Amino acid sequence: MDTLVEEQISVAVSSSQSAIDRATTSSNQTGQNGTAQPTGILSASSLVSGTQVRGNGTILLMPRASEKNIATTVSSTTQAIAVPQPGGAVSIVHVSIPSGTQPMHVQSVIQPNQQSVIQAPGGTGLQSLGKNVILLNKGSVIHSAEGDGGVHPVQLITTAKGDGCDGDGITLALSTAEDESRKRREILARRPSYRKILNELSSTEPVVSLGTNVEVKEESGTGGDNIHESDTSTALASNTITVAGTQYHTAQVVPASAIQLATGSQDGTLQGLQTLTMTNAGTAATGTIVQYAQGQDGQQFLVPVTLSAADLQAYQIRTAGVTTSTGLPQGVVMTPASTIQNPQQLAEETSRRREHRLLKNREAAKECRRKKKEYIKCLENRVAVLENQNKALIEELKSLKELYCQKNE
DNA sequence: AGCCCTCCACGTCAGGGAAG
DNA sequence: CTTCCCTGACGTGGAGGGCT
Repeated sequence: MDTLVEEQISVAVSSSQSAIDRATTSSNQTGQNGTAQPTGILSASSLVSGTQVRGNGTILLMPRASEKNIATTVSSTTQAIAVPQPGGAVSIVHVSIPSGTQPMHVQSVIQPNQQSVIQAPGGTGLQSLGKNVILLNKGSVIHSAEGDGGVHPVQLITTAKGDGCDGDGITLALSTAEDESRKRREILARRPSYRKILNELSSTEPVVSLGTNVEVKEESGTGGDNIHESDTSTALASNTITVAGTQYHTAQVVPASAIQLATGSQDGTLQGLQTLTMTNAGTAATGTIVQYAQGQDGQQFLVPVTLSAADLQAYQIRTAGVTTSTGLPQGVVMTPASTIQNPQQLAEETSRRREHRLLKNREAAKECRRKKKEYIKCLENRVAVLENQNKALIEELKSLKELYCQKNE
Protein backbone atom coordinates (compact mmCIF):
# COMPACT_ATOMS: atom_id res chain seq x y z
CA MET A 1 0.00 0.00 0.00
CA ASP A 2 1.13 3.51 -0.61
CA THR A 3 2.29 5.53 2.26
CA LEU A 4 0.24 8.63 2.38
CA VAL A 5 2.25 11.62 3.39
CA GLU A 6 -0.01 14.21 4.79
CA GLU A 7 1.27 17.73 4.75
CA GLN A 8 -0.15 20.89 6.06
CA ILE A 9 1.00 23.88 4.16
CA SER A 10 -0.28 27.26 4.99
CA VAL A 11 0.24 29.59 2.16
CA ALA A 12 -0.28 33.24 1.89
CA VAL A 13 0.78 34.55 -1.40
CA SER A 14 3.01 37.50 -1.97
CA SER A 15 3.48 39.37 -5.13
CA SER A 16 7.16 38.84 -5.58
CA GLN A 17 8.96 37.20 -2.72
CA SER A 18 6.86 34.16 -2.18
CA ALA A 19 8.59 30.93 -1.58
CA ILE A 20 6.39 29.40 -4.11
CA ASP A 21 6.66 30.32 -7.67
CA ARG A 22 3.72 32.01 -9.12
CA ALA A 23 2.15 32.02 -12.44
CA THR A 24 0.43 35.22 -13.23
CA THR A 25 -2.26 35.79 -15.69
CA SER A 26 -4.37 38.65 -16.76
CA SER A 27 -7.85 38.71 -18.04
CA ASN A 28 -6.69 39.13 -21.58
CA GLN A 29 -3.86 36.77 -22.07
CA THR A 30 -2.27 36.18 -25.37
CA GLY A 31 -1.70 32.54 -25.92
CA GLN A 32 1.31 30.94 -27.47
CA ASN A 33 -0.30 30.91 -30.80
CA GLY A 34 -0.75 34.61 -30.61
CA THR A 35 -4.49 34.53 -30.38
CA ALA A 36 -6.33 36.18 -27.60
CA GLN A 37 -7.68 33.82 -25.04
CA PRO A 38 -10.62 34.25 -22.81
CA THR A 39 -10.52 35.24 -19.25
CA GLY A 40 -9.02 32.82 -16.83
CA ILE A 41 -6.62 31.14 -19.14
CA LEU A 42 -3.23 30.42 -17.79
CA SER A 43 -0.75 29.87 -20.52
CA ALA A 44 2.70 28.41 -20.24
CA SER A 45 4.16 31.67 -21.43
CA SER A 46 2.86 33.37 -18.37
CA LEU A 47 4.77 31.20 -16.00
CA VAL A 48 7.47 32.86 -14.04
CA SER A 49 11.00 31.64 -13.62
CA GLY A 50 11.32 28.49 -11.63
CA THR A 51 8.30 27.08 -13.26
CA GLN A 52 8.87 23.95 -15.22
CA VAL A 53 6.68 23.11 -18.10
CA ARG A 54 7.49 19.57 -18.90
CA GLY A 55 7.11 17.85 -22.14
CA ASN A 56 4.84 15.24 -20.70
CA GLY A 57 2.25 17.80 -19.96
CA THR A 58 3.20 18.57 -16.43
CA ILE A 59 3.43 22.05 -15.12
CA LEU A 60 5.63 21.96 -12.09
CA LEU A 61 6.09 25.06 -10.04
CA MET A 62 8.90 24.45 -7.70
CA PRO A 63 8.98 25.81 -4.21
CA ARG A 64 12.32 27.22 -3.34
CA ALA A 65 14.48 25.30 -0.97
CA SER A 66 12.45 23.23 1.38
CA GLU A 67 10.26 25.92 2.73
CA LYS A 68 6.85 24.72 3.56
CA ASN A 69 5.45 27.46 5.69
CA ILE A 70 5.20 30.49 3.57
CA ALA A 71 4.05 33.86 4.78
CA THR A 72 3.24 36.16 1.99
CA THR A 73 0.77 38.79 1.15
CA VAL A 74 -2.44 38.52 -0.69
CA SER A 75 -2.40 39.07 -4.36
CA SER A 76 -5.37 39.54 -6.54
CA THR A 77 -3.68 37.85 -9.41
CA THR A 78 -2.92 34.25 -10.06
CA GLN A 79 -0.99 32.08 -7.71
CA ALA A 80 0.25 28.70 -8.70
CA ILE A 81 1.37 26.21 -6.17
CA ALA A 82 3.33 23.09 -6.53
CA VAL A 83 4.48 20.60 -3.98
CA PRO A 84 7.17 18.22 -5.10
CA GLN A 85 7.13 14.84 -3.51
CA PRO A 86 10.43 13.09 -3.23
CA GLY A 87 10.44 9.38 -3.65
CA GLY A 88 7.22 9.38 -5.54
CA ALA A 89 5.10 9.09 -2.44
CA VAL A 90 1.52 10.12 -2.68
CA SER A 91 0.89 13.33 -0.88
CA ILE A 92 -2.31 14.79 0.32
CA VAL A 93 -1.76 18.50 0.38
CA HIS A 94 -3.96 21.03 2.07
CA VAL A 95 -3.40 24.57 1.03
CA SER A 96 -5.10 27.63 2.36
CA ILE A 97 -5.05 30.57 0.06
CA PRO A 98 -6.44 33.90 1.16
CA SER A 99 -8.68 35.06 -1.54
CA GLY A 100 -10.41 38.30 -0.81
CA THR A 101 -11.92 38.05 2.61
CA GLN A 102 -12.15 34.30 2.92
CA PRO A 103 -9.42 31.73 2.84
CA MET A 104 -9.79 29.09 0.19
CA HIS A 105 -8.79 25.56 0.99
CA VAL A 106 -7.34 23.38 -1.63
CA GLN A 107 -6.53 19.77 -1.20
CA SER A 108 -5.11 17.38 -3.63
CA VAL A 109 -3.53 14.06 -4.07
CA ILE A 110 -0.57 14.35 -6.29
CA GLN A 111 1.47 11.55 -7.60
CA PRO A 112 4.36 12.01 -9.96
CA ASN A 113 3.66 11.00 -13.51
CA GLN A 114 0.21 9.89 -12.69
CA GLN A 115 -3.21 11.26 -12.85
CA SER A 116 -3.83 13.70 -10.10
CA VAL A 117 -6.97 15.21 -8.86
CA ILE A 118 -6.91 18.69 -7.45
CA GLN A 119 -9.96 19.92 -5.73
CA ALA A 120 -10.94 23.05 -3.92
CA PRO A 121 -14.14 22.79 -2.03
CA GLY A 122 -15.40 25.87 -0.44
CA GLY A 123 -17.44 28.95 -1.07
CA THR A 124 -14.77 31.04 -2.66
CA GLY A 125 -15.78 30.18 -6.12
CA LEU A 126 -14.07 28.83 -9.13
CA GLN A 127 -12.59 32.08 -10.30
CA SER A 128 -10.12 32.10 -7.52
CA LEU A 129 -9.24 28.50 -7.83
CA GLY A 130 -8.85 28.62 -11.52
CA LYS A 131 -6.10 31.11 -11.07
CA ASN A 132 -4.48 29.53 -8.14
CA VAL A 133 -3.59 25.93 -8.46
CA ILE A 134 -1.57 24.56 -11.25
CA LEU A 135 0.12 21.28 -10.71
CA LEU A 136 -1.00 18.54 -12.86
CA ASN A 137 0.01 15.81 -15.12
CA LYS A 138 -1.58 14.93 -18.33
CA GLY A 139 -4.98 13.50 -17.70
CA SER A 140 -5.38 15.19 -14.38
CA VAL A 141 -8.73 16.27 -13.14
CA ILE A 142 -9.28 19.54 -11.39
CA HIS A 143 -12.44 20.12 -9.48
CA SER A 144 -13.70 23.14 -7.71
CA ALA A 145 -16.76 23.20 -5.60
CA GLU A 146 -18.54 26.47 -5.87
CA GLY A 147 -20.68 28.07 -3.33
CA ASP A 148 -23.76 26.65 -4.87
CA GLY A 149 -22.46 23.20 -4.22
CA GLY A 150 -21.88 22.53 -7.85
CA VAL A 151 -18.64 21.10 -9.02
CA HIS A 152 -16.98 23.00 -11.78
CA PRO A 153 -14.65 21.14 -13.98
CA VAL A 154 -11.67 22.98 -15.23
CA GLN A 155 -10.85 22.26 -18.77
CA LEU A 156 -7.30 21.33 -19.44
CA ILE A 157 -6.15 22.22 -22.89
CA THR A 158 -2.89 20.64 -23.76
CA THR A 159 -1.21 21.48 -26.97
CA ALA A 160 0.48 18.26 -27.68
CA LYS A 161 3.17 17.65 -30.17
CA GLY A 162 1.96 17.26 -33.62
CA ASP A 163 -0.75 19.83 -33.46
CA GLY A 164 1.50 22.54 -34.68
CA CYS A 165 2.60 23.75 -31.32
CA ASP A 166 5.84 23.10 -29.60
CA GLY A 167 4.39 20.53 -27.30
CA ASP A 168 5.12 22.45 -24.16
CA GLY A 169 2.30 24.86 -24.41
CA ILE A 170 -0.29 24.13 -21.80
CA THR A 171 -3.27 26.26 -21.13
CA LEU A 172 -5.72 25.98 -18.36
CA ALA A 173 -9.10 27.34 -19.23
CA LEU A 174 -12.36 27.52 -17.44
CA SER A 175 -15.06 25.71 -19.23
CA THR A 176 -18.06 27.55 -20.38
CA ALA A 177 -21.19 27.38 -18.35
CA GLU A 178 -23.13 25.33 -20.85
CA ASP A 179 -20.47 22.67 -20.90
CA GLU A 180 -20.04 22.44 -17.22
CA SER A 181 -22.78 20.13 -16.23
CA ARG A 182 -22.09 17.77 -19.08
CA LYS A 183 -18.37 17.73 -18.51
CA ARG A 184 -18.85 17.37 -14.82
CA ARG A 185 -20.83 14.25 -15.39
CA GLU A 186 -18.28 13.00 -17.86
CA ILE A 187 -15.34 13.59 -15.59
CA LEU A 188 -16.97 12.09 -12.58
CA ALA A 189 -18.47 9.17 -14.39
CA ARG A 190 -15.69 8.55 -16.81
CA ARG A 191 -13.85 5.43 -16.10
CA PRO A 192 -10.34 6.12 -17.23
CA SER A 193 -9.47 4.00 -20.17
CA TYR A 194 -7.03 1.42 -19.07
CA ARG A 195 -5.22 1.52 -22.33
CA LYS A 196 -5.21 5.29 -22.46
CA ILE A 197 -3.80 5.64 -19.01
CA LEU A 198 -1.17 3.13 -19.74
CA ASN A 199 -0.25 4.90 -22.92
CA GLU A 200 0.11 8.12 -21.04
CA LEU A 201 2.12 6.45 -18.39
CA SER A 202 4.38 4.85 -20.88
CA SER A 203 4.86 8.13 -22.68
CA THR A 204 6.46 9.53 -19.57
CA GLU A 205 8.70 6.63 -19.00
CA PRO A 206 11.61 5.24 -20.93
CA VAL A 207 10.26 2.41 -22.95
CA VAL A 208 12.14 -0.79 -22.60
CA SER A 209 11.72 -2.73 -25.71
CA LEU A 210 13.51 -5.27 -27.71
CA GLY A 211 14.87 -3.28 -30.53
CA THR A 212 17.09 -4.36 -33.30
CA ASN A 213 19.88 -4.99 -30.91
CA VAL A 214 18.59 -7.94 -29.06
CA GLU A 215 20.50 -9.23 -26.17
CA VAL A 216 19.47 -12.75 -25.51
CA LYS A 217 19.93 -13.78 -21.95
CA GLU A 218 18.90 -17.15 -20.76
CA GLU A 219 17.96 -17.44 -17.17
CA SER A 220 20.47 -19.37 -15.20
CA GLY A 221 17.77 -21.59 -13.88
CA THR A 222 16.80 -22.93 -17.23
CA GLY A 223 19.46 -25.49 -17.63
CA GLY A 224 22.38 -23.15 -17.52
CA ASP A 225 22.34 -22.47 -21.19
CA ASN A 226 24.68 -19.76 -22.14
CA ILE A 227 23.81 -18.07 -25.38
CA HIS A 228 25.76 -15.23 -26.84
CA GLU A 229 24.31 -13.62 -29.84
CA SER A 230 26.02 -11.25 -32.13
CA ASP A 231 24.78 -7.73 -32.46
CA THR A 232 22.71 -7.71 -35.57
CA SER A 233 23.23 -4.04 -36.11
CA THR A 234 26.65 -4.92 -37.32
CA ALA A 235 27.45 -7.11 -40.22
CA LEU A 236 26.90 -10.63 -39.22
CA ALA A 237 29.93 -12.76 -39.27
CA SER A 238 30.20 -16.38 -38.53
CA ASN A 239 30.00 -16.72 -34.78
CA THR A 240 30.04 -19.76 -32.64
CA ILE A 241 27.40 -20.33 -30.03
CA THR A 242 27.61 -22.97 -27.41
CA VAL A 243 24.33 -24.10 -25.98
CA ALA A 244 24.33 -26.92 -23.51
CA GLY A 245 27.50 -28.27 -24.90
CA THR A 246 26.32 -28.13 -28.48
CA GLN A 247 28.12 -25.82 -30.81
CA TYR A 248 26.07 -23.60 -33.06
CA HIS A 249 27.35 -21.38 -35.80
CA THR A 250 25.55 -18.21 -36.62
CA ALA A 251 24.73 -17.77 -40.20
CA GLN A 252 26.68 -15.69 -42.61
CA VAL A 253 24.51 -12.93 -43.90
CA VAL A 254 25.07 -12.24 -47.52
CA PRO A 255 23.20 -9.24 -48.79
CA ALA A 256 22.54 -9.68 -52.48
CA SER A 257 25.90 -11.02 -53.27
CA ALA A 258 27.59 -14.00 -54.67
CA ILE A 259 28.50 -16.89 -52.51
CA GLN A 260 31.52 -18.93 -53.22
CA LEU A 261 31.30 -22.45 -52.08
CA ALA A 262 34.39 -24.50 -51.86
CA THR A 263 33.78 -28.14 -51.40
CA GLY A 264 36.54 -30.28 -50.20
CA SER A 265 37.27 -33.92 -50.51
CA GLN A 266 37.38 -36.34 -47.69
CA ASP A 267 41.01 -35.63 -47.06
CA GLY A 268 40.44 -31.98 -47.00
CA THR A 269 42.05 -31.10 -50.28
CA LEU A 270 40.34 -28.60 -52.44
CA GLN A 271 38.52 -30.40 -55.17
CA GLY A 272 36.59 -27.69 -56.84
CA LEU A 273 35.09 -24.34 -56.44
CA GLN A 274 31.39 -23.73 -56.85
CA THR A 275 30.03 -20.27 -57.10
CA LEU A 276 26.45 -19.61 -56.18
CA THR A 277 24.93 -16.30 -57.00
CA MET A 278 22.10 -15.53 -54.66
CA THR A 279 19.98 -12.58 -55.51
CA ASN A 280 18.48 -10.87 -52.57
CA ALA A 281 15.25 -9.28 -53.57
CA GLY A 282 14.57 -7.98 -50.13
CA THR A 283 15.31 -4.62 -48.71
CA ALA A 284 18.34 -3.69 -46.73
CA ALA A 285 16.57 -4.99 -43.69
CA THR A 286 16.63 -8.49 -45.00
CA GLY A 287 19.49 -10.80 -45.52
CA THR A 288 20.24 -14.11 -47.08
CA ILE A 289 21.39 -16.79 -44.79
CA VAL A 290 23.19 -19.88 -45.83
CA GLN A 291 22.68 -22.50 -43.27
CA TYR A 292 24.10 -25.92 -43.19
CA ALA A 293 23.36 -28.80 -40.99
CA GLN A 294 24.02 -32.45 -40.70
CA GLY A 295 21.12 -34.76 -40.86
CA GLN A 296 20.67 -37.87 -38.91
CA ASP A 297 21.99 -39.92 -41.77
CA GLY A 298 25.11 -37.87 -41.91
CA GLN A 299 23.97 -36.00 -44.99
CA GLN A 300 24.60 -32.31 -44.86
CA PHE A 301 22.39 -29.60 -46.16
CA LEU A 302 23.04 -26.13 -47.35
CA VAL A 303 19.91 -24.05 -47.14
CA PRO A 304 19.77 -20.48 -48.35
CA VAL A 305 16.98 -18.65 -46.62
CA THR A 306 15.91 -15.08 -46.95
CA LEU A 307 15.04 -13.64 -43.61
CA SER A 308 13.57 -10.47 -42.29
CA ALA A 309 15.49 -8.26 -39.94
CA ALA A 310 13.58 -9.64 -37.01
CA ASP A 311 14.46 -13.13 -37.96
CA LEU A 312 18.07 -12.20 -38.40
CA GLN A 313 18.30 -11.11 -34.85
CA ALA A 314 18.20 -14.47 -33.33
CA TYR A 315 19.04 -16.63 -36.22
CA GLN A 316 21.35 -19.47 -35.67
CA ILE A 317 22.13 -22.64 -37.43
CA ARG A 318 23.48 -25.83 -36.31
CA THR A 319 26.73 -26.93 -37.73
CA ALA A 320 27.73 -30.24 -39.01
CA GLY A 321 29.95 -32.17 -36.77
CA VAL A 322 32.98 -32.34 -39.00
CA THR A 323 34.23 -29.69 -41.30
CA THR A 324 36.96 -29.71 -43.81
CA SER A 325 39.99 -27.55 -43.90
CA THR A 326 38.03 -25.09 -45.93
CA GLY A 327 35.69 -24.57 -43.02
CA LEU A 328 32.77 -25.97 -44.92
CA PRO A 329 31.07 -29.24 -44.18
CA GLN A 330 31.65 -32.26 -46.22
CA GLY A 331 29.11 -33.61 -48.62
CA VAL A 332 27.19 -30.44 -49.01
CA VAL A 333 23.79 -30.91 -50.57
CA MET A 334 21.95 -27.95 -51.90
CA THR A 335 18.29 -27.58 -51.14
CA PRO A 336 15.83 -25.19 -52.67
CA ALA A 337 15.67 -21.78 -51.08
CA SER A 338 13.34 -21.37 -48.12
CA THR A 339 12.68 -25.07 -48.08
CA ILE A 340 13.94 -26.81 -45.05
CA GLN A 341 13.89 -30.47 -45.75
CA ASN A 342 15.63 -31.68 -42.68
CA PRO A 343 13.05 -32.62 -40.06
CA GLN A 344 15.54 -31.99 -37.33
CA GLN A 345 16.23 -28.57 -38.71
CA LEU A 346 12.57 -27.90 -39.03
CA ALA A 347 12.05 -28.88 -35.45
CA GLU A 348 14.86 -26.64 -34.35
CA GLU A 349 13.45 -23.75 -36.28
CA THR A 350 10.04 -24.32 -34.77
CA SER A 351 11.54 -24.59 -31.35
CA ARG A 352 13.54 -21.43 -31.86
CA ARG A 353 10.49 -19.51 -32.93
CA ARG A 354 8.55 -20.82 -29.99
CA GLU A 355 11.26 -19.83 -27.57
CA HIS A 356 11.38 -16.39 -29.07
CA ARG A 357 7.62 -16.03 -28.81
CA LEU A 358 7.57 -17.23 -25.24
CA LEU A 359 10.33 -14.85 -24.30
CA LYS A 360 8.44 -11.97 -25.83
CA ASN A 361 5.22 -12.99 -24.17
CA ARG A 362 6.95 -13.37 -20.85
CA GLU A 363 8.21 -9.83 -21.05
CA ALA A 364 4.83 -8.61 -22.22
CA ALA A 365 3.09 -10.29 -19.34
CA LYS A 366 5.44 -8.66 -16.87
CA GLU A 367 4.87 -5.27 -18.42
CA CYS A 368 1.14 -5.83 -18.48
CA ARG A 369 1.07 -6.71 -14.81
CA ARG A 370 3.18 -3.72 -13.93
CA LYS A 371 0.87 -1.38 -15.79
CA LYS A 372 -2.15 -2.99 -14.28
CA LYS A 373 -0.80 -2.39 -10.82
CA GLU A 374 -0.14 1.23 -11.62
CA TYR A 375 -3.63 1.56 -12.98
CA ILE A 376 -5.09 0.13 -9.82
CA LYS A 377 -2.98 2.52 -7.78
CA CYS A 378 -4.29 5.36 -9.86
CA LEU A 379 -7.85 4.24 -9.26
CA GLU A 380 -7.23 3.98 -5.55
CA ASN A 381 -5.86 7.48 -5.48
CA ARG A 382 -8.86 8.71 -7.33
CA VAL A 383 -11.17 6.99 -4.93
CA ALA A 384 -9.38 8.65 -2.05
CA VAL A 385 -9.67 12.05 -3.63
CA LEU A 386 -13.31 11.63 -4.50
CA GLU A 387 -14.07 10.48 -1.01
CA ASN A 388 -12.39 13.57 0.36
CA GLN A 389 -14.28 15.68 -2.08
CA ASN A 390 -17.50 14.05 -1.09
CA LYS A 391 -16.73 14.69 2.53
CA ALA A 392 -15.96 18.32 1.85
CA LEU A 393 -19.15 18.75 -0.12
CA ILE A 394 -21.17 17.27 2.68
CA GLU A 395 -19.54 19.64 5.11
CA GLU A 396 -20.23 22.55 2.83
CA LEU A 397 -23.81 21.55 2.44
CA LYS A 398 -24.14 21.32 6.17
CA SER A 399 -22.70 24.77 6.72
CA LEU A 400 -24.90 26.25 4.02
CA LYS A 401 -27.92 24.70 5.61
CA GLU A 402 -26.99 26.21 8.93
CA LEU A 403 -26.45 29.56 7.31
CA TYR A 404 -29.81 29.33 5.63
CA CYS A 405 -31.51 28.40 8.87
CA GLN A 406 -29.89 31.29 10.70
CA LYS A 407 -31.04 33.73 8.05
CA ASN A 408 -34.59 32.51 8.24
CA GLU A 409 -34.73 32.74 11.96
C1' DA B 1 6.64 -29.16 13.15
C1' DG B 2 3.07 -30.04 10.05
C1' DC B 3 -0.95 -28.73 7.67
C1' DC B 4 -3.95 -25.60 5.50
C1' DC B 5 -5.21 -21.31 3.58
C1' DT B 6 -4.36 -16.99 1.31
C1' DC B 7 -1.70 -13.90 -1.34
C1' DC B 8 1.45 -12.84 -4.80
C1' DA B 9 4.37 -13.25 -8.76
C1' DC B 10 5.26 -15.74 -12.65
C1' DG B 11 4.84 -18.45 -17.04
C1' DT B 12 1.95 -19.98 -20.53
C1' DC B 13 -2.01 -20.20 -23.60
C1' DA B 14 -5.66 -18.28 -26.22
C1' DG B 15 -8.13 -14.77 -28.30
C1' DG B 16 -8.85 -10.04 -29.91
C1' DG B 17 -7.19 -5.99 -32.05
C1' DA B 18 -3.86 -3.11 -34.52
C1' DA B 19 -0.44 -2.56 -37.99
C1' DG B 20 1.89 -3.63 -42.18
C1' DC C 1 -3.59 -12.30 -44.50
C1' DT C 2 0.19 -12.43 -41.40
C1' DT C 3 2.56 -10.83 -37.57
C1' DC C 4 2.93 -8.75 -33.32
C1' DC C 5 1.23 -6.90 -29.03
C1' DC C 6 -1.88 -6.83 -25.21
C1' DT C 7 -4.51 -8.94 -21.79
C1' DG C 8 -7.72 -12.24 -19.43
C1' DA C 9 -7.62 -16.79 -17.70
C1' DC C 10 -5.45 -20.67 -15.74
C1' DG C 11 -2.06 -23.32 -13.31
C1' DT C 12 2.09 -23.42 -10.37
C1' DG C 13 5.28 -22.48 -6.74
C1' DG C 14 6.96 -19.80 -2.89
C1' DA C 15 6.12 -16.94 1.21
C1' DG C 16 3.65 -15.88 5.21
C1' DG C 17 0.23 -16.48 8.75
C1' DG C 18 -3.01 -19.13 11.61
C1' DC C 19 -4.29 -23.39 13.72
C1' DT C 20 -3.58 -27.99 15.78
